[in-house]
Amino acid sequence: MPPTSRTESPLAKKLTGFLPLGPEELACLDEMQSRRRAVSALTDLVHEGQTGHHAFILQTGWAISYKMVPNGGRQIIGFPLPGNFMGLRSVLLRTSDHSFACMTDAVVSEVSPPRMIELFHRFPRLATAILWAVSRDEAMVVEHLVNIGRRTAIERLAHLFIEIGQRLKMVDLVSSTSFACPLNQYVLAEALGLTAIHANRVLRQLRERELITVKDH
Amino acid sequence: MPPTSRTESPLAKKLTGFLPLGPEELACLDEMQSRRRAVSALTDLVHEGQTGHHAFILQTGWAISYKMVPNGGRQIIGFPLPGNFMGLRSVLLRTSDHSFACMTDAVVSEVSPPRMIELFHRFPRLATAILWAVSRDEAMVVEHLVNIGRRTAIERLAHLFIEIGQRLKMVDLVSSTSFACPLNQYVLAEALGLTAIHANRVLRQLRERELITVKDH
DNA sequence: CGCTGGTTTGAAGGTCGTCAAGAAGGGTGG
DNA sequence: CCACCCTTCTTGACGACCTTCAAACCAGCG
Repeated sequence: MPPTSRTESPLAKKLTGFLPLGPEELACLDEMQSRRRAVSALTDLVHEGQTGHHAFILQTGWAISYKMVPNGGRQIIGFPLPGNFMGLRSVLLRTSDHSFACMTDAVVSEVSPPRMIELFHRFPRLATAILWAVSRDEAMVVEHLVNIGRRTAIERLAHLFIEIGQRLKMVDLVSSTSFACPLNQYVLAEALGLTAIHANRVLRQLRERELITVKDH
Repeated sequence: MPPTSRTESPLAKKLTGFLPLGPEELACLDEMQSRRRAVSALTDLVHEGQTGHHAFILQTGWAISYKMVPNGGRQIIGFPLPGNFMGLRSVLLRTSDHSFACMTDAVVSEVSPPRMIELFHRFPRLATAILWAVSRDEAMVVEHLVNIGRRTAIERLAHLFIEIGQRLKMVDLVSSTSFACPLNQYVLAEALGLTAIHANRVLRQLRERELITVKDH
């Protein structure tokens, strides 16, 4: 869909920050991300329990991974940003254990796991770089668990903002000290194990002490 | 250390429940787990930040994976049981993002990741079975996150017990309706994002409604 | 016997959820 | 242009859940 050049994809930026890649490896990475698709805000890419779905790489926009609980609540697991994989693990389990949705209009690349494995044989350095990236994604879930389990509401919120800021920096999407955040208070609350109302109170506390706010939060 | 026959390891039990394995695949699995080591209770296998460590498969005993927070608290991420891998992801990241400790005296097998990859080439079915198992482990972390984020204390505790019961069943370590649980209330609280004192109160509520207790909890 | 680690209970207070309602944009149609 | 709706943010009051502090109890063990 996008007529932009494919080189310097967010994923490429992230991986080269970990391990320098040669030109043919970068070309292979681009080719892997060539099946692009535009997705509009608030639509599900993968739904919990779905089988035979694809895996995706997010190119532009913000997304969430989440899980519903029987009583109607929703827990947000993480926030995929440009350069993140989505649903790669679920492909191995054959059925997805959680859902992915776009928060904003977004562009994703469909990746075919068998094709990926084939490329891994030809470019083992690329393989280790990608495995490093998905391992990092999973470490983030662990960090999120610690955040919810052992910190107060205000600490959770501050931690989330700092983490997202650092991740945006890795893909050059942040102006060093502030970033546009398309998440409303309901979403923040669902991520942090709080109520939207309480998230609001805590946001106010943060503003009264250190943070800035412009239009739209 | 253990003179017992290596066939029918907990991991083999679990994997064959997912995918039937041939005799040479089972032999390979046994060989992969042949470097055994006894570990006494309350010792760390891998410590957060450690580099160049091994990956392990738990054979007997209970373990925890955890992460410390600056203020001195500890969040327990999960409970490795016999048949679970420990620290496999950390090997890819080169440095471990969280720690593993034994709750009881235990026996573990050291696994060498390069050796594992080599075996994966010869036995692709074994590879998919193992990838399925580690993917499942990671889905458990997600489920744990939802548990802490969106459920009340009593629901969290009930959920944890049910989950552990089902996992023990997968490796034939449970007498269908009850199991020996070496976890004290401090550990339960650290796993569920609670205080030990509150965990105690909630345990009492559960006892007053459905659960049984013998010596040592 | 005293010690230690784990469990149990009480009282008080803070954090956080629930209920309810008001205020501030943004879009749409008259 | 204004009325109206919608979504999101905001605030207040109240109560429940959970934490903190403190102390007692019980068992195993040297």
